[in-house]
Amino acid sequence: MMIGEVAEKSGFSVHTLRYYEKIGLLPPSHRDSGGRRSFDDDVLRWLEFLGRLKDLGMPIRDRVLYARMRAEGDSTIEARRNLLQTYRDELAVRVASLTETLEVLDAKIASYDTTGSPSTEPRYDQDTIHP
Amino acid sequence: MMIGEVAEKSGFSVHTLRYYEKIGLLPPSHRDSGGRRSFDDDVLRWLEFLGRLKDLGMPIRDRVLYARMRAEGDSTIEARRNLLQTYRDELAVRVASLTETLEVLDAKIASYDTTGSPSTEPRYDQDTIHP
DNA sequence: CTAGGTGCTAGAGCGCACTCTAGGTCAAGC
DNA sequence: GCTTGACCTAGAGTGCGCTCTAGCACCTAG
Repeated sequence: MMIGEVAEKSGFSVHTLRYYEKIGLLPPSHRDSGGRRSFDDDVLRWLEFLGRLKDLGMPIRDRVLYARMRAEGDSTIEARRNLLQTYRDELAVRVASLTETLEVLDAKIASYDTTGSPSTEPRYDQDTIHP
Repeated sequence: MMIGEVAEKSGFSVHTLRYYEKIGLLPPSHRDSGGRRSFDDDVLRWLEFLGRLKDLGMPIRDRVLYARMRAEGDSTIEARRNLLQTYRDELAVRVASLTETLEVLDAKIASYDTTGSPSTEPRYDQDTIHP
């Protein structure tokens, strides 16, 4: 697989993939005779996982740290577990908070709807009440 | 309330609060005789809501747009509702995806635990399996 | 009456995570 | 054999969202 195909399948841009390799998120890739990167399918699963780590808010330096430890092998399993555990716990908190935000938004949208419909009814800006 | 107290209660820094006023997230504040900003308690609820919009990933320019519309009054209710609805729907998708990520992490952490405990057992790096 | 703390402005600076540019190489199809 | 398009490198540039600096004003407590 050349880099363009990986980009298309993973959703990361070609530029980003090269950048990821440069900073160590991807292992140094094999090259074909012409010096072009040649990836195998594994990289797609790894990129999908990296995408999840990114989406949950893990900063790139910790993704790099994780990637480096992964490349080092079994001796780093404990540290990797701990790193993931930390972000997992943080994520659980964030999911709870975002779920609450979802409720807040639904309430607010509902209040806008009530306020908005009948223009003969008294209007009030819910923003002044909640906030 | 002076700006320091707002900072302490809201969790935003003094610098950030002034910045928020400058870009229009906060209305131009009242000043005391010495030219210092004087806030009333409402601002805390507004900041809390802004914090939620921020946390759910609404970029600052849309928060500014929302704030400006809010300042304009009832004529913008429909537009505000639509804006919130858009981000609400996006958020619902993200919450679902993050919940999935939580499961992925739990599975991975569990696999690390199994791999790690008995050092007499065969070890395998789960990373080569998933992902 | 003075020292320290908090406030003010304008504007520069920063860290993050890309994203793009310039100037090239290479391989496959016409 | 030449064009086209995907690839290469090093390094500069970008947008976001703050964050900090310099240099000054004010106010309150000792």
